Amino acid sequence: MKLTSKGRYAVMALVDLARFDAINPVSLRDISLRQGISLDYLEQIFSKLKKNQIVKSTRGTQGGYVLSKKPNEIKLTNIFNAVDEKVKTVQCKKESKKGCNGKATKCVTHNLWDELETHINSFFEKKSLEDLLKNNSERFN
Amino acid sequence: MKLTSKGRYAVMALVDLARFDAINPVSLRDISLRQGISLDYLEQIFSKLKKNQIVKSTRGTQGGYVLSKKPNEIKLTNIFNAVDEKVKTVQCKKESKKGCNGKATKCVTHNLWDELETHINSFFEKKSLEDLLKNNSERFN
DNA sequence: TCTAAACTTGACCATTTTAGTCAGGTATGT
DNA sequence: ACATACCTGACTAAAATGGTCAAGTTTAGA
Repeated sequence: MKLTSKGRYAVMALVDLARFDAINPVSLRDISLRQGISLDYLEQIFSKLKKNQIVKSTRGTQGGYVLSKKPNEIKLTNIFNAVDEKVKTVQCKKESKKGCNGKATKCVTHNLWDELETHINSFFEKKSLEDLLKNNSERFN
Repeated sequence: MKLTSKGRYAVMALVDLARFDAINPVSLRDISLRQGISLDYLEQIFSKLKKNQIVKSTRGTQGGYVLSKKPNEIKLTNIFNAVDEKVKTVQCKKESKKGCNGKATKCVTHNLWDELETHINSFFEKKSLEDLLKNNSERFN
């Protein structure tokens, strides 16, 4: 299971976008400066966000990115899926119709990880970008 | 955030122990064979479990490991802590009294990771070895 | 029309973590 | 005494992480 900087950066960048994209598209350069994230790395991340229709881009001068949905329609689960932040815990090899590790049955922890995954995913499915904006609104003055 | 094989192996091994340690101590060799985990790796894991008083050992012929508490007293959170399976998500550098990444305030995702961490930990604090035994009892016939 | 700003793509890489292996012990029941 | 089993620490191959670098293409605006 991994929840790494890439996922965190994606969330930070999208919150930034949500705050500033109302008037003009936001350039990655601006996000990079405001959030302290490498520009080159942001480009990788936004490439994936775009493929997953979470953001839209405009090229050229004054170009940049804009959210393609409303903040309350973008769930964290969408973001993490987009940047390959997998909430996956079971690495048991699923060999043919058999269980884990080539055994005939599933390993004793199999159900456990499934449960945890569900538990975490439901957390992320409930949270939207809008929730984060609200949560931090006092900081934006 | 990491939840890796080490934690999974620890849980698998302890469930195995819980099933077989009633009569005699269980040798790592047996666990290794039954669970398909490298013996050398198991030794590393059990060294930590022992330091954290989750298991007790007996040396010599017919020696092996035994749980040092009842299965319902061993929570998954204890196991993961023992083997350094940290459920940590926030890697924001905590510089002096400042916020994340050297900024004056905490990054917008800071609270989020805190919440998630609590969410996951509470899941692991509720689950004990006994729960896993029950959950899998139908498999043990 | 020129050019700089900004997006786009893909290759590359240093560091760290993971998931072990290996080699040598020490203790103890039979 | 000796096989079994625990114990310890060093080592390492492979993968993941967190980026950098290079070489574009597109387009707004002067």
